[in-house]
Amino acid sequence: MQDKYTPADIERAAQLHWDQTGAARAVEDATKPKYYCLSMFPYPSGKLHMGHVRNYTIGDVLSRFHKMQGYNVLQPMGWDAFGMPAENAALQNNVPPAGWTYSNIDYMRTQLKSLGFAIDWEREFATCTPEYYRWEQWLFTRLYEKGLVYKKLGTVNWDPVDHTVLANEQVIDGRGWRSGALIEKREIPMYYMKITAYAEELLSELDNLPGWPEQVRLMQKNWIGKSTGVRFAFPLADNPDEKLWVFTTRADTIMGVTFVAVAAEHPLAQKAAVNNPELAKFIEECNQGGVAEADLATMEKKGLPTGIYVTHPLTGEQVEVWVGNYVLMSYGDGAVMAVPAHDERDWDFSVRHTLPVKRVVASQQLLLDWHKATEALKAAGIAYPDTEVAPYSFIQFIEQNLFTKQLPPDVHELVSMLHTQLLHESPNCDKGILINSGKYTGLESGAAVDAIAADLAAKGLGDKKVQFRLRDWGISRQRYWGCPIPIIHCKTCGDVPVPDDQLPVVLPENVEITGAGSPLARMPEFYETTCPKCGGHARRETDTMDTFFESSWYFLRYACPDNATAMVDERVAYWCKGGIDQYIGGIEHAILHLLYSRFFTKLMRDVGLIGDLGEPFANLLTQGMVVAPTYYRELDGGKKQWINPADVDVVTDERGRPTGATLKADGLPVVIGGTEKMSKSKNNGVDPQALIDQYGADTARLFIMFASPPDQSLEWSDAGVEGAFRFLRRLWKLVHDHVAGGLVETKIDQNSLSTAQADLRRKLHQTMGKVADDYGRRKQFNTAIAAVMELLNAYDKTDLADPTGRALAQETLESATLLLFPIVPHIGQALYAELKPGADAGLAAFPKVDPAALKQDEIELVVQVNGKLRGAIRVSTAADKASIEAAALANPDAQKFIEGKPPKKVVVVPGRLVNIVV
RNA sequence: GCCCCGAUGGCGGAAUCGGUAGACGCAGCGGAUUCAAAAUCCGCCGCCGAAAGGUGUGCCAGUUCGAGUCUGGCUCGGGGCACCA
Repeated sequence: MQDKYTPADIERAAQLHWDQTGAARAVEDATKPKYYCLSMFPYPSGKLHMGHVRNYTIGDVLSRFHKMQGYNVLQPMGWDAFGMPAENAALQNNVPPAGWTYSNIDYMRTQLKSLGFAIDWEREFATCTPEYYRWEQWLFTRLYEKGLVYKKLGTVNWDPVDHTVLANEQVIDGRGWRSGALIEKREIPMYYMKITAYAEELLSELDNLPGWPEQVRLMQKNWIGKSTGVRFAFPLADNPDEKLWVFTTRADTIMGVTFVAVAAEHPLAQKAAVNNPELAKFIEECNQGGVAEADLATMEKKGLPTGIYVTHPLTGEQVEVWVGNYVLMSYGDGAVMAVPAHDERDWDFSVRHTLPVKRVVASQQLLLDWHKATEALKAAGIAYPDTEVAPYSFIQFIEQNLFTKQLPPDVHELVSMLHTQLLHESPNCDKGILINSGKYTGLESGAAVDAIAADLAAKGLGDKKVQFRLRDWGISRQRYWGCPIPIIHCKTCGDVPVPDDQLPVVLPENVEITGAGSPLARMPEFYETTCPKCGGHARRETDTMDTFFESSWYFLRYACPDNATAMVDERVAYWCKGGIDQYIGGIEHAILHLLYSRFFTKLMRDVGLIGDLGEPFANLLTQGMVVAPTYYRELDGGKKQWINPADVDVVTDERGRPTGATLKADGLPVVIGGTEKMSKSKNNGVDPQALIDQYGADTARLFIMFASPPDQSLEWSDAGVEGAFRFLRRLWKLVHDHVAGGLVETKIDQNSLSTAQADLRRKLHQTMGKVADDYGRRKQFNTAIAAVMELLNAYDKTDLADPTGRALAQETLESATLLLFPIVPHIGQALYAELKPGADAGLAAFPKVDPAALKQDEIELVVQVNGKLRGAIRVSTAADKASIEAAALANPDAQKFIEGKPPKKVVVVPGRLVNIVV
């Protein structure tokens, strides 16, 4: 055995061995339990980034561990190959998206292979090939015929200078990223998937996903947003036959409505604008800027009155209709009732525009304060408006009239209390007892909703309704590098789906990208066609599909990537029954991708393509981001020049605290910025390739798994990488030194071990149990690695020179090698073959705990006095509670703090501690 | 703005079911080895304190014999918000 650890040679040899033996090939085998381990497939952006390495290492560790546990493991890989970056690259470098994508795939495949992942490469595919996307075109036509795909108008970001539709991320501060032009909202016809038809199932099935993180289920639940409320109408004042519909979850506050707000796109707003230039201008202003909800919601809340009045359906009062930029046309009816007293947003709006406020819910505290203050005012003979229970105007009355007067101190105090409480409840968004509400006064919110809904229903002006926040999924994209939508537009027959025998609609690959609209719309050879129905002249749809379409079913296709005659086949039932056993990917996909994939699985079930597999992903692990420190220099004009961490030296004080940083090139200081997600814009990315080249794949894998638990963000550290490499070198040396002394059998007689050796063997078997639990149940790898490090520290300190000791050394090193094998398979493969000549670690079973090794006669218990650690006692594992208490009370360290006082209580936590309360 | 998550030494993190806070690693400091350096090995290492001891898990309250862990209220940081993937 060579004495030096040489990762390059070892890794090459191990990878060759796995290739030649087909170690990662997955073959259906009904006699074994299957384990389908899937990592989110990458977008082929050029080269792997650290997030990929992290994601795929987690997947590989779980795959290899489960293989050692006897599962039939499938770990596939492919390419999410359609998307915008290919078009951007085409614009920048004048290369066609297809060629750019395919060469990226080739390079990234090489990188993945160099990391030693046990991937079944025979199942690889890229979604941009007709062999893949033909099936989603085919599915699209099926869904179209079933009415699950339909066409309607949708709003997009329109760049009036580049004459193109922009993605949300291409709109920066309301302007186009390339042209700088003010973006406009534009309505265009688009195809939609009827995901709302599955809202109820998508919601209820979340309860059947115990293998998902609670936070992801919660996010999806909130996204679907089921709410029960009341949908009701305000008849127009001058034309009661015309009605303005709104939805509210707080029908109990309906008596507090003081105005109604509609979206700028609402027909009523449009109508009012005809003779109102100011309003027309405002609506036009609302039409500017992007469509992203985050931007709309953070905009300054603005509004204008329309001059149109509607009739309150219960009070008959006239309330004015306003146009508000915060009302979204895409939610519900594009109109909301406004109750400033009980809604934060309406409150802000009413304060800004001095609109009336009517309080209809009050807390017990407010009612009490109101009562006391008004009684006191009455007793003092001070006049106050005889309004019903503390409306908003009372705040102003207090501030303008009472606080300017000299009130008797006791009255002043009560009025101040009321004033404070009134401010506190402006607005009051809690439910409570109704006031000021006519016949509903005195009802509790829940009962009030029932009564109000019943009254509205009796008038034919509304009723209870279940509403979802979830909207149908618009899938049309006015882009080139995507899957063509298989529809033919015929003047006589309308929209006709492309018949099966004409599929796939192949995306032409030799195109010129100009950045102004889709090139497909400029290619008659693509769009000119004949109608499949009437044979007449027709035009092919030139929009492509949202790239979420590809990623919504790829996990099923891995089961049968070679099937040229069907989308999926019976092999899906083998690999995906009960769901994919483990899915791993970034938390940023918690909502959209995962929701669409769940939706697709149900769609494909209902189209009869797959049986009822249940939810597609039984267990989900959402990994955190990879972050790194940022450094910059301020340039003239305040712009920041970001400097890569690799080019910076950090200066520390004598305790290792950073005091500053300098640029390697010139030795002059740079500013230390925050720790942020690795990105091009902050120039803080670390190329994994450099790491692999310098230290090898195992070091990269080990560092990434050791640095933090998988679901937390991972901070990059060059020094930490050194540490990981040192550990592998040390492991190599430990095995080398042992092997140099000759190999021995691992058969061990527990009784012939010295105390220290028995301690080591107990630790060894405890570690086996812990590591298996960490890999299998906890999916926390940093602690598994730490446990093996601890084991090897103990190994180093134990005298193992005698024959029994040599056998224990053999057992410890063999086990440690296998425990680490899922994380560092190359060195594991090499070391195991040295320890057991001819053995293949890749085929070995995971080490099994020997219960005899775990036995212990005595344990240490901590002694606390009043909850503070004061001492420790050693007791027999068989000791009863009374004798433990006695031993603790007799402990001299504890007695010092008991100071002879009688113990009030003694708490014994078995196996842990004794707490004496005095 | 809305939904979700997080915060523990100089740093990454550990403490799995409310029971010894800081495992493991990094950085730092001291020493051995070396002509010297690298590598390696040994020791120290939350803060205050000479020690005894006190104090300490973002902040403020609370529950408990006992809180990093549970409850309420904040602060700061991050993810998502439907055309980035």
